[in-house]
Amino acid sequence: MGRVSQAQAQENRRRIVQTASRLLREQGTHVSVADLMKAAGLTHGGFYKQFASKQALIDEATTHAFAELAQHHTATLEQHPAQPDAAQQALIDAYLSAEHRDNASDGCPVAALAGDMAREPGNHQAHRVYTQGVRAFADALATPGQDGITRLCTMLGALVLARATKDSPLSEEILTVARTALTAAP
Amino acid sequence: MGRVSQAQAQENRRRIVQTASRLLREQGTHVSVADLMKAAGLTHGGFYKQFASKQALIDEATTHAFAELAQHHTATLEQHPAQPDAAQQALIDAYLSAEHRDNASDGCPVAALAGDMAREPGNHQAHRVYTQGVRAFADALATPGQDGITRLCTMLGALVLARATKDSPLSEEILTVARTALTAAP
DNA sequence: TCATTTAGATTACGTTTGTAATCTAAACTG
DNA sequence: CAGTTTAGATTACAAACGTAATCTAAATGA
Repeated sequence: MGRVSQAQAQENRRRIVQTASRLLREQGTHVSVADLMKAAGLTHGGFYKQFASKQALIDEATTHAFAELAQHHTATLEQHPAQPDAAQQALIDAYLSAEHRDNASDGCPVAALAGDMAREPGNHQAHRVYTQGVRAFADALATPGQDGITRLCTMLGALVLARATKDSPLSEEILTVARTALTAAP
Repeated sequence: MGRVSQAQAQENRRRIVQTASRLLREQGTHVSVADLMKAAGLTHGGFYKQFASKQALIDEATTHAFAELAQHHTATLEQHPAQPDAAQQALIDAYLSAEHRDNASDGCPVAALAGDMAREPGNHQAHRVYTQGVRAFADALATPGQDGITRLCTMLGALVLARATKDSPLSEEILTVARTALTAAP
């Protein structure tokens, strides 16, 4: 109805961005502004008081998702002090779990947004954040002997394929095989 | 305007399916029926004389794309008689080429449709064809010692990531690194 | 040949989309 | 406390969506 305190408005804005970052991963960039706002508990008309356009929200939500990803990575690293191998293994196991496959909305944005990023013209902030996020992820997976790009490709490929074949036993098989391959690797 | 010969109608239908199979890979399942028909050189009103629904066309176009993929695989195998390793290497090199990255419309449907398949409820023919296509692809990549799922994950992950980072030098790096890894593998 | 069928064009429908103007009442500001 | 600002609700709009009825003229078949 009427106005709302600046603190409340900022909290609403924050919630819109967070909700968008989840819905984007779940449904892709085609989610409607109306659905986004409804999920955040607001009506869609108020949207343009907070954001210049849908793309502006996508940019901000993507940035938010990648910030969370980086935070998750550093948290995992800190949980295994002085054992980078164990930390990476924990990362891999979580990445290739059924939980992660079935919960894209708070999962890896690199995997969830890959399809959308491949199609849009790359001039948006979201695209730049995405590319930088890929690089950071690959770095986190690197070992002294090998850079992490190949491992990231295998992990991401397995997750994407497991999601796309979700209703088939093949999906579990993909996760298991990839986990084994990444565990055995040097 | 008026009617058209049965032969012509069949040819039109064939062209719609083929056009759809390309546009779907390029733009995803959100392409409009109007765009599909225009690309096939027809008006969108005539669509429902040939197909029961948009989903029916998607099913048929997906089936078509995967038939072409299987055909491409057997053709590559036949081009390297009695040298399965060389055939697989040719497959891998083509898969991880810049041409393939930049031409999704006549490229691998497993990669191009992965995002859409992960989101739709899996009750459509397209989804079944997709899952079966993944299995067939993995089989084609298997070696006597190792099943092909991991290699497929790496290839697909690399292609998807290379497309999603297309405007950055990282994209080329991903293709190169993955090609090297897959060539060196046992 | 002539009546019937039908592929595709035209037009129209109801819904949903992104965007925006208007309204309202509460939060600010002096 | 009175006046101004403004976040969010309401409403509106043009465009695009999937679907469908209608029209038209050519192909078919008797």
